Amino acid sequence: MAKLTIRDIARLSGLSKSTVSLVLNNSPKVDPETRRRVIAVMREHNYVPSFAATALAKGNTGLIGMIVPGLTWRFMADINYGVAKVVEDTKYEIVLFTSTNERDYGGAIDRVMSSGLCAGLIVVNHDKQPLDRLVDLHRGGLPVVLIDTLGAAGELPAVGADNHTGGLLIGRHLLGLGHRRIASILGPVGHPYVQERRRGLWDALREAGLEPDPGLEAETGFEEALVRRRTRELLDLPADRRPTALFAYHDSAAFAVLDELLQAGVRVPEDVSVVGFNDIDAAAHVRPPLTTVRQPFADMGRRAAGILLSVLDGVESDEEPRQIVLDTELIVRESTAPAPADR
Amino acid sequence: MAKLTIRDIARLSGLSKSTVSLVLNNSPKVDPETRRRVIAVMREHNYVPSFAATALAKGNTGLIGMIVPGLTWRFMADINYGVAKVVEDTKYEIVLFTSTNERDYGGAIDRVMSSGLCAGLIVVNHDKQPLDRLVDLHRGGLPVVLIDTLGAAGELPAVGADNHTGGLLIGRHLLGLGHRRIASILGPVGHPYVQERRRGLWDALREAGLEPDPGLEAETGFEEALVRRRTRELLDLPADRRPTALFAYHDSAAFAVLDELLQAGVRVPEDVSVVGFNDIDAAAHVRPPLTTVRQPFADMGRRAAGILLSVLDGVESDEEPRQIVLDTELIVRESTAPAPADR
DNA sequence: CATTGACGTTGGACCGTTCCAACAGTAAGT
DNA sequence: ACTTACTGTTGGAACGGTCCAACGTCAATG
Repeated sequence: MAKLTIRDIARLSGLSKSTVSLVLNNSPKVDPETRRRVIAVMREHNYVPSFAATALAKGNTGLIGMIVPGLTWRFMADINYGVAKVVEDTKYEIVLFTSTNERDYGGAIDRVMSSGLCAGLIVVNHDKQPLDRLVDLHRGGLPVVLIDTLGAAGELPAVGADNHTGGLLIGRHLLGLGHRRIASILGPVGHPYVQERRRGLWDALREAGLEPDPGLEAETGFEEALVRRRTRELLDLPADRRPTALFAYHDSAAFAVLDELLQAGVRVPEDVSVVGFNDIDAAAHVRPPLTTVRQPFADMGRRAAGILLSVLDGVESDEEPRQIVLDTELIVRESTAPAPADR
Repeated sequence: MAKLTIRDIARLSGLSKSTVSLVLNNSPKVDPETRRRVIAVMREHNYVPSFAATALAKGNTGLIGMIVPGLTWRFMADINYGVAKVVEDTKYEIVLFTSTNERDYGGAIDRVMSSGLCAGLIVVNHDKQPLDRLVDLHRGGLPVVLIDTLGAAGELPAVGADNHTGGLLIGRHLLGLGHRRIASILGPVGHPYVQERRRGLWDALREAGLEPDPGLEAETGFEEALVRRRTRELLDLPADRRPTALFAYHDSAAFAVLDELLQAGVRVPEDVSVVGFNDIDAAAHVRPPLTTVRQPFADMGRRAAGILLSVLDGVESDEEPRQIVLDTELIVRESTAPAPADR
């Protein structure tokens, strides 16, 4: 089972390795009969050209790298699906890199990336800090497209959803139901999308002549325990300041909120309305089904892949780097209801 | 911003490329002072060695490939986490390949794999058919470790959870609560783990002197609609054959079951008990919280990575390829209760 | 003083492809 | 018969690293 090289195939089919190479690259210049013979030989010995050698010689690996912060978020699957659908009928192949831990950014992955492993990069929902690094790579000639980092993309092409409108829709929906004190479970405030959603909510409030109340905002990061604690604290506010609606900036946080409310004996939506964001599929299965905002994740993947491919294939749009904002959509389910009468 | 080569670095630091190469590979033979100088030069021009060239020359890419059937399953994240934790302090890097669609197996990914892109492979929950291909690769010298495919691993090393005991525990739990008619929402029957779980349930039934009733088994694949339909059909059975407990072979199917029961006005667990399998984190948040079996996903990843690394680093265990079976654990929540009195 | 060994460094073959310039052979055009 | 064009094939120089055998220096050893 010794590894065969192109040289072996050439010898076995009585040709030069140049010709075999031409066959490998589907050159029209090679005689059909010859081609058939060579292919037969390759089949028979199931020869596969060496990735490293090909990459070195061609100066191109045919790999598109996708960097995701983790796999725990369900919507990564959707984004990935979108990207895959576009890439699968090109000559490129997708490889995923996950950064399970913080320290790794700028470390190993970074080294792998800049070593030319990937011909292009799709980076999802990256933290703010290492963005500069990506800009460097991009300037150095490695095409990069961002997903879900619109606010901070800078000169990099990016596609994302309209988080601002998402927040706005939620705000209007709740205000329309008569809610006046709407609390925010922000998650990690540092992320651009959080800022956007918040801005959307604020704009809705102001439309209604209200001012955002900082006392009703809770930063929580992603830790479930913290989400629960903050939720409890909001419930413990004096009655005249207690929120009648909770806006969790992620569905997963909303689940924890629902659970905490249940345990506290608060009825949803009769006593308090709850909304999430993202519309991951569990949102429809939770009790009560969650009102939330849907992001077109698969589309985001598709568009990002499209941009990347067009620059990889040299369909260099001479315009400015594109930033694409896709629509978000309010999905009303049963976790929101008219605000209880103020007594 | 032209790409620098090792030759450039050599010239810039007044040395031969051999020496620079030694520095790159942390050889102890190079003078500390020299090393410092070279590193300084590399920093200054932020030089990164070419992946392809290194791989070609070394005959090793330092990449561990992980092939997963998709990202939609939450537990993939846990497996990946386990693998990553072990790999992250080695010289290896993980790359993930997803197979979004069927046709792709044996196609592009396969070609990439056998081209030597990865030094080793971890394959999760692979379908049965293309296993032969993996065996070929393995025989051809590419180390492969399987996760969650124990039943069909054959000569390949594999790690999985004890699905049989999982099924057994569920069976005993339900029987202990007085249930006699236990229905199975199997999912895709073809998968080895489904067979194992079923066998576990059967063994429990037989322990109790009962025979499995094929009329209470529903094959559903992964389609939610089908799960719902089968659930409904089971409910529509005549009262004396209608199940008092539903065992869904995946938590996600269990969610659909719960939902369908709710819509049919059937109370859980008062009228019917429901159990799932996997203990994905949403299982605790659903109403009622789901009784299920926990699989040690992260551990599975860790162990698999351990095996792979040991053969990659030549700590070739001379024993037979290892097959590791990890314990599963019954998690009792509120979706199961004593069977309603038979009338 | 000649020999040995250790230490750092180096030239160059090699890894398995691609790709270009050159080539032989045949057909068509004048 | 003589160029011209075209078709299919080929040798060999890249691509950017690794690694081995060889080399010069210098200190220690017999």
